[in-house]
Amino acid sequence: MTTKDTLIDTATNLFLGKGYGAVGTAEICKTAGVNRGTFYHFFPSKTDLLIHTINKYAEEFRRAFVEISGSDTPPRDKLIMLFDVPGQANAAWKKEHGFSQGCLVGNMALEVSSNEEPVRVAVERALSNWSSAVEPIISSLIQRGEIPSIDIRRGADLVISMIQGGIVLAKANNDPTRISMMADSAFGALAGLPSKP
Amino acid sequence: MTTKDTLIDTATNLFLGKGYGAVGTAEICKTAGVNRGTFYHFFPSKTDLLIHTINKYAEEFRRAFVEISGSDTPPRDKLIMLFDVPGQANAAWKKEHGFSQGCLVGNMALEVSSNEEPVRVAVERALSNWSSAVEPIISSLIQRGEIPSIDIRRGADLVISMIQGGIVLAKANNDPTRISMMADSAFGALAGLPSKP
DNA sequence: CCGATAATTGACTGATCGGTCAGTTTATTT
DNA sequence: AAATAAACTGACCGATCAGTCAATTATCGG
Repeated sequence: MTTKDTLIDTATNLFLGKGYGAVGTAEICKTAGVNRGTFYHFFPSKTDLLIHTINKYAEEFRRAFVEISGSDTPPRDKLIMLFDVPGQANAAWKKEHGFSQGCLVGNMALEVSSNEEPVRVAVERALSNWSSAVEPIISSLIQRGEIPSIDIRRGADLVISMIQGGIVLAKANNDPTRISMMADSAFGALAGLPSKP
Repeated sequence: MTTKDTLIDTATNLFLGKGYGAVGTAEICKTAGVNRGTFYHFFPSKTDLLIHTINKYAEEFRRAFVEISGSDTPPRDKLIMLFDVPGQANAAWKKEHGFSQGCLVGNMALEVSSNEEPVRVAVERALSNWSSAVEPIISSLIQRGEIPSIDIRRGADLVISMIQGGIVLAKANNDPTRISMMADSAFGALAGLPSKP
């Protein structure tokens, strides 16, 4: 693992645990075992590091979503599995740290995105990529006639949105199972969407 | 308006705009026109002020929800009106400040709740009170036979969760209409919930 | 083996952080 | 008017903040 990647991964965990503002570059470097001067050799600013963490984090989840999307499973089950990705991540984190971590993308959307436009853009792209990964599931749901022929993008956004909503409650109640509780409702939410003209 | 209330309202707006960590007590006091020493006459800590802002903010929204809940409108319409509360607040804020504000409770859930347990408790209670305010709508939906006889609390939590999810996307995309886009799906999501045994 | 490039170090800057406190002014009560 | 309490002031504290930089060490291609 390169020094740069170590810094990104360490920062990801610290940002997940305490938020962006509450974690200083000193803490990141100390935890990563990297000199603070070295930090600024790899990253021009703390914000730049944040964007790297968002992109890497988002890509990992995107891959998990794509894998589910392309798996050989009924689409309704895929829908449930989608919620399991952050659900299990939160459950594992809680087991280790005692509290729910949330989602780096959602966390930064609410904490930082209004202060720093490049961060908002990274967050927006992350969520958009997740939606794209989910779209095939919506399509196959429509093809099978299990839901009306809704706007696919809108359906995908709805799923991502419900995941994020579940995560907010999971963190507030320190209860990761809140995320999977949303899963059961996702299908109904899609089915209730207005059919495309 | 008392000095204490001025500080709470000023802090609410600043926290909404920049988050908790990015706003110092100095900025709060300067904006409110209050001496920094006076600040600590009314609040033992910045965290204590935060909790006051959360409680006041939560109560205002709770009242709005209760009013909708008790109004003379078909329950399906009430469901839509619920999403309009944060939806219009975000639209108004964007018109004035150029970006979506989010929701103070959701924002603090993700940014601060894992660092400071008293904040998490305040956030949890806020969301719980909102759920309670929404419950009568779920009940009347069931009574009318418009949705199956689901667990009322769970249905209410689902609605609050979907609102929060919409807000996350609204902030990430800087587009408050994302919130009302969730509204259309709320009924379907409730209808799809498993019927109580 | 040498030159160049990259990685790393540790000390430094100026600003800002949350919080404290002794003392002053204003308002309330007797 | 005297006494008490609440509101307010401004200077101060140590700690930490993000970011800079000149100098040193390690890596690696020719």
